[in-house]
Order: sequence, then C-alpha cells, then structure tokens
Amino acid sequence: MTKRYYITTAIAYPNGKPHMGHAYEAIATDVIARFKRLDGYDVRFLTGTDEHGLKIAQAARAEDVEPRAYVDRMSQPFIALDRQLGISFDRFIRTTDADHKALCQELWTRMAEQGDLYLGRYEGWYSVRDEAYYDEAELVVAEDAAGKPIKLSPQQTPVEWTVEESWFFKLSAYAEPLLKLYAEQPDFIQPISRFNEMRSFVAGGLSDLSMSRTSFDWGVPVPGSPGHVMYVWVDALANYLTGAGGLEGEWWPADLHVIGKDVVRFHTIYWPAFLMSAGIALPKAVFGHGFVLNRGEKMSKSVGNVVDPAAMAERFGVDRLRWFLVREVAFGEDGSYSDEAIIERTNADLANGIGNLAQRSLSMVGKNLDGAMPGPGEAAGLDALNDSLEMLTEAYFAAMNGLQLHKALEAVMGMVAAANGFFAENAPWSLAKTDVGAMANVLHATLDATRRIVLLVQPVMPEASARLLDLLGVASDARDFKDIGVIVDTGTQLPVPQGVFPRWSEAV
RNA sequence: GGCAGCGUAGCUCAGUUGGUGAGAGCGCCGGAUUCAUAACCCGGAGGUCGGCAGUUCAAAUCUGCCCGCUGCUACCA
Repeated sequence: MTKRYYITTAIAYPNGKPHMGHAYEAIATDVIARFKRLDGYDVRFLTGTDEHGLKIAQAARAEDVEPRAYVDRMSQPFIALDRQLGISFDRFIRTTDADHKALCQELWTRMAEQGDLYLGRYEGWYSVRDEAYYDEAELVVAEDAAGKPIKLSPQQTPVEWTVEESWFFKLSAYAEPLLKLYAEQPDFIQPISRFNEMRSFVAGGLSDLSMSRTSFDWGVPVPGSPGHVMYVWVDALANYLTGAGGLEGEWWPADLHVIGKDVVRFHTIYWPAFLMSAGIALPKAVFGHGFVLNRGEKMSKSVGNVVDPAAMAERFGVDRLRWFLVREVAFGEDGSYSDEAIIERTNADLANGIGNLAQRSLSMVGKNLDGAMPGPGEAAGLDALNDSLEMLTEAYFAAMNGLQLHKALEAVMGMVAAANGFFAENAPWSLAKTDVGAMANVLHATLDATRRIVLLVQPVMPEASARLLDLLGVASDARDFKDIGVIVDTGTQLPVPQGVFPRWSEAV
C-alpha cells in the first residue's frame, strides 16, 4: 500500500489582494508536498479561500454586488498567484463550495448530538455601523459633543453593550483532553515555542465558545436554527475535512496543517476540540510559521511597504523567489526580505553555487568529450567527496522530515561546497592537457554530485531543477529520491549547456 | 502585571552536563587560478559573547539584579 500524506495550508480571506504572507505559506507548503511526492508518498495538497463572514458581506454591499459574486471575483487572484508560483495543490477549496456547506452542517449536527452545543447569549461591545463586536481592550475612549466620555471602536464608530442569542460550544469540557493530547503528542504543535504557548493557554482553563451569529447572514446556516449562521472558524477549519473527502473522507486525518503563527490557537485548541466532540480523528501535526517582514517591518498599507508577490515573482523569477524564502527564512521564525537580500542570497547560492558548479563541469564535457557523459573512475579525494555527499544527504532528509526546511537547504549548499572543492583540488582543466582519462573521472564525479544536489533541490525549484536535470542527462523517470543512486549511463549525449541561474547584476 | 524566550563578528545565526586559542554562512580585503556565470579554491581582517555583581581554580555557558527586544496571556484606570 502506498504511503499517503495529506497536507494543507490555511485558507486565505479574500477581502483584498494576496500578499507575501500568502505566497510564503503556499510556497513552504508546496515544498513539503513536493518533497513527499518525490519521497514516494501519494500526496493530497489542499489550499483555498475562506469566503464567508461579516467583512466579506460588508465589502460586497459597499460595491453593491452579491457576496457570492464578490468572492467569485476576489478569489481569482489567489488562484492565479498559486498557479504562477507553481503551487502543486490538488484542490483549491472555497468555503462557498456546495460540498463544504453540507459538510459544515454535518459536523455541526455531530457536535450537537454529542451534547456539546447549547443556546445561550453572547454579550459584548457592539458597533452597529461596523456590525462587529470588539473587546474592551480594543476600544478607545473619546468625548461626545457634550464632552462626556464615550467608547469608540478602533474604526472610531460608537459601540454599545449588546446581548445577542448565540449557540455555544462546551470548549471548557475539553481542556483536560487537550492537555492529554499535548502530553502524549508533543509534536502536535510546532515549533516548540508555539506548543508551550498553547499548552499554557489551555492550562489556564477554557471558556465556552460562541459558535453562531445572528447579526449577519453571509455564512453557513446553523441546522434547525433559523437566523443563525456558523461562527467563521467552524466554517473555516472544516475545510480540511471537506478537502479530505468528507467526515469519513479517505484522506483524513491530515498529516500536517501549515498555518501562520497568528492562527495557531484556532488550529491547536478549537479545531481538535471540535473533532473530539464530533468523534473524528485529529490531524497529526500543526506547524505555525512566522511572518515575512519587509526590511524587518510588518507590511501594511499605511506604511506603504506592501509588496505584491506576483510582481516579485515576475521580476526575480519564481524559482529564485522560492529559493530565497525557503533558504533565508528559518522555518517557524519570522524572516526579513529585501531586494538586496534576494539578489545577494540567490547570486551566492544559485549563480555562484549550484549553477556555476553545473556549468563548469558541463562545459568541459562539451569541449573535451564531445558532450558524452563520462563513466565513473578513480580520482583524488573521491572517497572523501562521497562521504560528504552521503552525510549531507542524510542531514537533508532529517531536516526536511523535521520541517527544518532552511536546514535542509543549508545541507545542500554543503554538498555544493564539497563538490566545488573536489573539482578545484583535481583541476580537471590541467588534466585535460596531460591525462584525459583522469579528467573524465573528475568530471563524472562532479556531474554526479551535481545530479544528486539537483535531485534534492527539486521541491524548492521545480522548474529550474527540471532544466538542470535535462542538461545533466538525467532520464525523466529517474528523478525521484529512490533514484538517487542511479547514475547517468556512460556515453549519454548531453545537450549544449546553458546557464540556468544567471548572476543578477542589476543595481537595486 | 503574569508566563515563556531572546540579546555572540557589518548581516543571519550555531555554540550550556562551565575548561584546549569563541565558530559557520553571507558580505568585505588579499592571494592563487582560469574549467566556469569577475564565479570556484586558499588565506585574512573583524567580536568588552547586552550591562553590573556574584559562585568557581576556571563562565558566552551557573546565580542575582539592571537595560533592550519578542511571543502568549491578564488587567487597571
């Protein structure tokens, strides 16, 4: 039976254009998905958009269009960005999809049958103009016309204490089961810093959760309770089940939810509690990644430093952008990006490193061996080179499987350095004049090292890797990780080499 | 306010059962080389290891206090 792997991103809220955060999450998740496929897994990769809720309804009304028409349009740039970035999703789910609505209601019914849902009242500071509740802490104090102190929302609209009927979920009953889950499965929440935060939060006790709203209707209707739509997180989280094929879906449980650090609580407390209530298996792990900051600052419209990921990919190229984000940002930590950083990083790693390694050895095969792949043979330092490659390959797999994506690429760069060192040490350009056979051995070893390197880099740079493997004469059916020991047939005619990673010399 | 974590070369960071001269990558400088994308290879410069005090024969590594930063969380007015 084939090994299976079900991985998801969070779903994006399409009330604006996709930003770097979406691109980053999609790319990181795609790298893991592609890694698993190359490693022999049957992979299901789900991503999509979260299309219900008040803000969408308001935005649609502001444009005087139906919410459905609004999200039909607003979700398109997200799909387009995924396509542009080479995101290998199997389904782009939209929470307005018909099967998802039905699933949400099934899930709700299960939780209700379990006795975990009850009708109560939701109270809070409510802004009629915003149609939203705010926490006390969010409010600002101002003065009215008469000089009396009043409370305003963050949008400067008046708020009043409001009581609304709402369904509640007995989240409080799940504190102990959750703590047990964390104790038994400490890698359920990653990285460890997030794990500690969530465990501490749960240990402090949980309050029941408001699960429905009556103040707007753009959402999934609560079964048998007219006027109520489901709390957005029920709707949003359930997408993972819909994408798995339903409550008893063939792909469930998920192996990994990749999400932003800002939604860790929903995925590691609410979500498993909902599933426990409904008697459904829990996902294996949740990974909360960090944010990508623009020169160390959070991107915001008011600061005017918002970067369009589509334009970024267009300018630098998809593979260069993907490499930078995965290599430069410690997965799980925040990262910083700038044009200079992208250029510096990719010039060093791709142009000077992988690209140059391939080019220098390939060009010698072209000039000295008529482009015919040389066979293996003795060379000085060959054993040491192979030991390094083997050790670093192990480090790569350990890092990838441990979701230390950046560490995996660090290991790959170690392989590049080992291969370059071996090449320089043997100086095949000198051997070309004295001992062509020895030269051929060096070229073979270097090309095979390059082949191994490029195989490992495929999840990150699928397009460029494919071109490099073509140049290296690697058969299209010998590019999975199981083929890592399969050398290219001696005598294989190699195409005329072309630089795959040109050095970026444009001034910023 | 509580809990947790962090502060080591220009940048990003590794380095705690305390003990040979404090490290890596990138950047920078020099050398060598010419197969290659002015790349690769070799070498070098650069750090009061946030600050102060303490424990110890010995502390980046332990303790206390202080400064700065981050995350989670709570709350007053």
